[in-house]
Order: sequence, then structure tokens, then C-alpha cells
Amino acid sequence: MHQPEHLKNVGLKSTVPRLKVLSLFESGRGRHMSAEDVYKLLLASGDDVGLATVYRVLTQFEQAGLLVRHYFEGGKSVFELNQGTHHDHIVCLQCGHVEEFYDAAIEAHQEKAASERGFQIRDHSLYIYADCTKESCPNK
Amino acid sequence: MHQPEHLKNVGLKSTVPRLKVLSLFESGRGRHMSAEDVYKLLLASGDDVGLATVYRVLTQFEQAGLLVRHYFEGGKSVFELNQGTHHDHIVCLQCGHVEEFYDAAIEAHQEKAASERGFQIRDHSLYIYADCTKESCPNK
DNA sequence: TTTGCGAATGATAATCGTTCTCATTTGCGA
DNA sequence: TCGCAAATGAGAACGATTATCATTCGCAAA
Repeated sequence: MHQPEHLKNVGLKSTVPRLKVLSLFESGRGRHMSAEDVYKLLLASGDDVGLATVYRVLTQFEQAGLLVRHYFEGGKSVFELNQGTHHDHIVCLQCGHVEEFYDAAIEAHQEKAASERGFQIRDHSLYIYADCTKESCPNK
Repeated sequence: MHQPEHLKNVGLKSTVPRLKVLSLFESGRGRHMSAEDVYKLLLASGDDVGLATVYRVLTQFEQAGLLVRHYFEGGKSVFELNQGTHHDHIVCLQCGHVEEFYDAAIEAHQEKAASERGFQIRDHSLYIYADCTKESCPNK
């Protein structure tokens, strides 16, 4: 569990809004959340935090490495707790189920492809769109 | 070269704005263009097309399969002619320069990662965000 | 070829997610 | 406890995109 000291460790003052956002992500009430999601959940909990602050805190947490930001198709960002392991996503086109995966070979080839072309990788995103085989999936 | 009949073939009336947008993409004056890019280039050519129409036409062309839409970081959509061949993209975060690449090893590993998890790949997108080394790039 | 109508267009208002501004409040070290 | 820089919240501003609506156009039937 994160404590105020964790914020200090990443160079951020321990403030009420920051602690509330962090504990929301740790509560497991949502793994992938947009700024709007976070804002509404905090309001619903009776926690009075401004929307602008939510945006600021999410960005700070991303820069501090506490959260990872994903760029949705359509333009809005979603965040998830950074649990240290980079991973990509497979999204089921039928039921929206998201599965995370990591493939070292893919990571290595990406690095190679970029450097061969004179690029210095800053970030990357890989989304595989597929049909899953979940029992609950409507395509079954 | 596309002709009015091509628009008919995909179920779209042949209109002046549509022909202008299509020929701009075919002119090679820009491979990856945002709606704003298209709008400005048409105005610069003396072609009087409304911005709203540019957005509509780009979306229609995407649905018709004439163009492919990419959602790059930074929140704006970029379009390119659909030439039938899959490829991934490296995007420079500084100057927006886009380079295309294809890596068979990455493709193969994606296929493997998905099938191992019981998914049937339908589509996928890989974007690498980086700093490029172009002379013209502002980060130099 | 002219005509008529539904589709397409363009100007502009509206929307959405996000960032900025700025007056007020807060965390925290002295 | 005090003081001040940093953080906050309300709302304005912003950039990309979509919706609205009166006008114009493409095209097929007469």
C-alpha cells in the first residue's frame, strides 16, 4: 500500500487530492480509468476534488512513473497503475475484453527497428484487435 | 489514378470536394495528413472547401476503405491512402514526421502471442513514438 | 435539356477532452 | 507558529471534431 512517503519519494508533496487519486487506483475500483472516471468516482465517494486537479495529478503520476497512460482510439487517455511491467493489450472486438501480455521478442524487435532508422524510442503502443474465446463472449 | 467512377464504386456521389481531397492524397503532396493539413493544402491551391466538409469526406473515405485513419498521440487523427499493404509507424514526437516500417519477426510474434492466448487476430496497430534525427526537426 | 428532389456543402455553433489562469488555500520547513 | 512556495479549484480558454441548418449541387427521370 502506498503511503505519503511514496509521494515524497517521487518528488511530489503529499496532498489530499493526490492521496485520494492514488488510493482510488489502489482500491481496485477500476483498473483502466480516464480522468473523467476518476473525477466522478471521487465525487461519488464524497471527496471534493476539482477536475483540473485530477488532470494535473494524473499527469504528474504518469511522469513520476506511478501510472501508465494509454491513448484510446477516439482521443481520450486512460490510466492504470504502473506495476513495473510494461505490457501490450489484446482487445476482443466482440465483447471488449482486454487481456494484457508481454513478449520480450517483440520489444527487442521494436527497439531494433527504431534504432536502425535513426530513432530514439520514447514510447510505444501495440494493440491487437481480435476475437476471443471466452464463454461469455457474444461471438460464441 | 482515381476517377469519378471510383467514388461511385464505393457508394459515394462524385462531388467537387471529394475529388479534390482524393486527388490531393494521390498527388503525393503528403502521405500522412490530418484534416487540418488537407484543409490548408486545398486552400493554398485555391480550392475553396469548407473544413467541415473535409472532416466529413475523410470519414467517408475511411469507411469506404479508400483511406486508413491513424490515432497518433497528440489527439489528432492522421489519414493515408489505403494501398492494401499493412505496415507499422514510427512517429517523431518533436516534429510529427512519420516513417513506415514492416518487420516480419514482429508480425510473427504478434500472431503467436495472440493464438497462445486463444485469440484470433483481426487487426492490430503498433505505434512507436520517438525522437527523430532529421535536420529539420526542432529537437536538433 | 430541363426539372425536382434528396444528398452534399459551407458557415458557424456546439461539444468534448484537456489545459490554462488566477485568486485562494495548503503543506511543511524554519 | 509563521511564511512562502507549491497546490488547488472554479471557470475561461483551447484545439480537434461533430452537429445544425439554410443553400447548392449531382443526377436521374421526364
